[in-house]
Amino acid sequence: MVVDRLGTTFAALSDPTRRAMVERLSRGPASVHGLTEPFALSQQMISKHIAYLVRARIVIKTKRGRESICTLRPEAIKTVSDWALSYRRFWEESFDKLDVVVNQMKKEEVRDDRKSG
Amino acid sequence: MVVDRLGTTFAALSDPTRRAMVERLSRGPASVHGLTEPFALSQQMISKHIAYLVRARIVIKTKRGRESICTLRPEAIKTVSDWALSYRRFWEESFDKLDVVVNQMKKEEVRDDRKSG
DNA sequence: GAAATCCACTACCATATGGTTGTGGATAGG
DNA sequence: CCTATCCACAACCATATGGTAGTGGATTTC
Repeated sequence: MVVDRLGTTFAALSDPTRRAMVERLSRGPASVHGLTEPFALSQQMISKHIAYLVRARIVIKTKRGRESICTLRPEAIKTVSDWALSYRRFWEESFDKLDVVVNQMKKEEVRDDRKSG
Repeated sequence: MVVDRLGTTFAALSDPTRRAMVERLSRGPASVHGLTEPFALSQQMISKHIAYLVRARIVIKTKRGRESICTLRPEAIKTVSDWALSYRRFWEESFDKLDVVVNQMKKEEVRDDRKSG
């Protein structure tokens, strides 16, 4: 595990500010300044957060004049989706079992009704 | 942002050992000892990792005699899936755009073939 | 050319985390 | 009862991270 890419991705997404940045960038590229405005954080801190997103390959930064334009990489988000969906069978099975339990409880209710009715 | 639940979840999943634990637990509950065996880590460290998963509500721990049984919470994984899937439109649009570019490149190739052939 | 804007780099601090070692409490089995 | 097993708790260390403040380099704009 020389470089734990998925781990870096999850770590980058563990901060609410960075997830808000992802949300913003999903609606189109933005400059560092543009990403600073919505938050009550210093420009330095925003740059630091962006650096984490870049390191996790979630965001790409390109210079345009004196501005740095940030673009979201769709594959990065899809990677997270793919990871979670690989457990889809697990949670669907669990919910099915829950259904069984709920149905069992409903039967018990009916029996209770019969007893008390 | 008193408690950033999704953030805690992502943070818990940012470690490869903990993701391996999730993978193991997706195939059924296990004791702390059972979770220790596959890894070259001390029992104390495993307990610490489990504690992070418990705090993130990804895992539930119940005592059974002298053992602690760990169970994976399906909803926790589904939460991650839901988050990522909320950007599905974004990455699918991006891939569509990529298709346009690729098709454009194919056309250019055809033109090149005509020129060089 | 001078000033303002956009941004990066550095130093610094507090806290969380990955990891170790040591220890002690329960429970299970002889 | 005695011992081995399963596990939690505490102290300790190094590093990464969220955050601050200060500074300086480019690029626009006047």
